[in-house]
Amino acid sequence: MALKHSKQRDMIKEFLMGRKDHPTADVVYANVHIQYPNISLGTVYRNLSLLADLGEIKRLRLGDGVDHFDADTSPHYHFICSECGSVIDLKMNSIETITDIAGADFDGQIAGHVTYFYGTCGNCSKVQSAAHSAH
Amino acid sequence: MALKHSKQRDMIKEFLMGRKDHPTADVVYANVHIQYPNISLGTVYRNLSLLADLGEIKRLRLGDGVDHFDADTSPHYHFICSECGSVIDLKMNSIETITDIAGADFDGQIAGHVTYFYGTCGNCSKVQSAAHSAH
DNA sequence: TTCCTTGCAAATCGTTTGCATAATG
DNA sequence: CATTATGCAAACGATTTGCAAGGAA
Repeated sequence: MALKHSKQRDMIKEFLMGRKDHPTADVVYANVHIQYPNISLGTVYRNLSLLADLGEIKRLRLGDGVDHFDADTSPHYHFICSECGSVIDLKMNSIETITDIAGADFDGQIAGHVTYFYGTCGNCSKVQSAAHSAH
Repeated sequence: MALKHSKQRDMIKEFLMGRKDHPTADVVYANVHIQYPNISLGTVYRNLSLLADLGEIKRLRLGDGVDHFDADTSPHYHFICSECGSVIDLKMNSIETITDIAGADFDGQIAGHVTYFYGTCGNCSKVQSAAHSAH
């Protein structure tokens, strides 16, 4: 139960804090593996889950079948590009009221919600219109 | 490319239309299998995907690692109980504005959002308070 | 007869886990 | 020394896929 220090865990968290995209477990593995060739995928998974349970990082399930991880644990929403798959933080006004709206006529207790947005990111939008006008 | 009729596909869709919970592929399989013992799991998966692509049913990814399917394709939101895992349709006022809110200061194009709510359903709430007062 | 669909089993993919060993407190 | 963490490989669960045979147009 008592937590012990581990260099692997430190490196994983540090790597995650240095990224503003939202890497998957094997991206974390691939990168940490460069500086620490002995680390195993299992250890990466174990530590990502542990850190998520501790609340030190966030696990994102964005419907693409793969878990993404985010070192930014402050409440915020994500956008996922349908073209390139990139995950982007959104700066937006609060929509916390939707939990109350949903609970207004509901028999149980609503604790929270999961929301993410999708569409075409800035980059992919440009590429599309460029390809369009080019022809 | 041309779609051909299949009894299996019909049964799968019919089964789904008769349910107001949101079954997973193997629940669909287990049930259809009773009336049609020869059907295979692969066929169930293939047809659920096909129907979802055609827009005849909806695929729900609710973060529990398993896909759920819903024959009700009208826009509505879902609640998932953290205790018992049941998936319940919500009757609630529109929150479609959140897409605009999210897009207000965003560089790309937001096409839509995915939202679901979680908490304790009516049943599980009662069980909890009963267990509490019983002691 | 064309070619879509099926059943079956093997394959894939992301993730978890058992176990003996190494590292931490 | 008591335990937690690791590396490795095997196990897992959900879903997909290749292929030969069956069924619809």
